[in-house]
Amino acid sequence: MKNAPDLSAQIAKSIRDAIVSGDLPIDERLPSEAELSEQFAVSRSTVREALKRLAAQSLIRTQRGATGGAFVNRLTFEQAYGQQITTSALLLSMNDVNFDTACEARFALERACAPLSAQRRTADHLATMRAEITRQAQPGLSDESFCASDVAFHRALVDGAGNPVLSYQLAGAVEAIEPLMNMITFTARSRDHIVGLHTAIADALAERDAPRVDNLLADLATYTAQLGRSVADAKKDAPKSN
Amino acid sequence: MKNAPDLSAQIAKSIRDAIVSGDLPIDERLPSEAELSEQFAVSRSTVREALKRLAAQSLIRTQRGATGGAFVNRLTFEQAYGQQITTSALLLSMNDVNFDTACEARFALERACAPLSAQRRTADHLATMRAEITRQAQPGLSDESFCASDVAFHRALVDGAGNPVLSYQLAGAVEAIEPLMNMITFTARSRDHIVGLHTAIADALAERDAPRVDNLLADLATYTAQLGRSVADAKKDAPKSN
DNA sequence: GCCAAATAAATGTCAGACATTTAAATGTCT
DNA sequence: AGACATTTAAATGTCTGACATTTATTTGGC
Repeated sequence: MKNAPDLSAQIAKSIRDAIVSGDLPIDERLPSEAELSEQFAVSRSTVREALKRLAAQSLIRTQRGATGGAFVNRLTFEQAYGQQITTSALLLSMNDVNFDTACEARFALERACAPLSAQRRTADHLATMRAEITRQAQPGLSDESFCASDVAFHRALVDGAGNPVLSYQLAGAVEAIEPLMNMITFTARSRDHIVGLHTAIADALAERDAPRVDNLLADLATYTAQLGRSVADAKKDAPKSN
Repeated sequence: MKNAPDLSAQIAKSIRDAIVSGDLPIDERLPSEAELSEQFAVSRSTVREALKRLAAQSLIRTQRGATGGAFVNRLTFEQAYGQQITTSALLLSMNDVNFDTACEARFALERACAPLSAQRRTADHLATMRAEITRQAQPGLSDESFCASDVAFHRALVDGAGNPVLSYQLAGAVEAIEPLMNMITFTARSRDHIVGLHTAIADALAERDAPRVDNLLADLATYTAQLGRSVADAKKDAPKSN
């Protein structure tokens, strides 16, 4: 029954447990690879493979040189963002999550931030949102750039809530959907509509009018889902487009 | 400027990009380690370290034996849950996120699920919630078991929304806070209060009364934050408790 | 005292060997 | 021909030892 994992996986788990339990504090230096290979009674290669596993999870960082070695890494929000986003994006693409489901999740979560953001957003957040709106209104903008700007706009909204944990959790939802959004062709008309909603949202946030932000986000959710459906329908009609 | 990453990191990135871009489809077998070491013109050890990095992110799985090798792994929701939870938990503990912030994020997100859950929850979800409520009311229950049951209750609520993406995103928020909750000592009185709120939430969900669920969750959020503050205060009064 | 060179300690990389696992090919007996 | 046992081959897993590279410290000369 027990599917014996490799030695390198066992050792990685052993060290990981020590880190998670707080047994190895942040910035603590692990024993050198040679010492670890003695402690675990395995070769240095095996230890190294274990350490690479941990490095891939940002649990340790390594430095070369005399005072170098492997150190327990403080997981920053920045790093966690990155991992969240790639994991979420892969999850969606590998499991054929339909646009509706992803969209629903995304806007449900975003609406959860809206009241806090209305309350706490700074002038800086508003400025970022306005800047992105300006970019979105430019005529020659590619669909991809439009999407990227859309993401930036919504991130500013989420960041406005002033809760890093919330920003982190939302990063996955907001950014992971970008690849799906990129499949949409935004007509001039739909861009106008979206820009209009964005402007209204920014205005409502400026006035700290939480219920109005919520309503506008609901409208945006509906509209986005509708756009997604039209793409899906078009694909169904002409499935051999490649 | 450019901090040249190790070869194994470069190779891992190269393969990762191929997977993320869809260039390497799910269940596709990668070339053998020997072939990869030729292609990248590095030694087999270096290739192996790169593969271990990818394995740590669940991007590939490996099989030994004649038809074995490294295969592109379909990232399941299950696996993603696990990664989310450990990453979130580490993030909170390593950055001294205060209880208030984590709590606020958690309940904001959970309230985002409430309307959907009220609409779509099945009898099964309700049954799970009731079962957990029963467990929580047992007198001899340890604080840890109480917390674990609390998590199970809220997960059932979230799952009731019937959106796997939402469940995945919430997993981090709901479960990662458990270690923080575990520092709270739940008196009989506070347990009664929480069980009462849980019961009311289950009842409201049974009646698909979304606004009432939302209100009750807001109450629970306030109460939980209050409990957390009392623990923080107690610690401030007697900081040398160890 | 200051700068340059040697030193040492650590990770990064390589090469080659052997162990182990697993599926497929082969052989043998009925 | 079919069922079972054996051999084989291909792959990953592990070990050993060497060398390259990086970097802080020590040493030495001026």
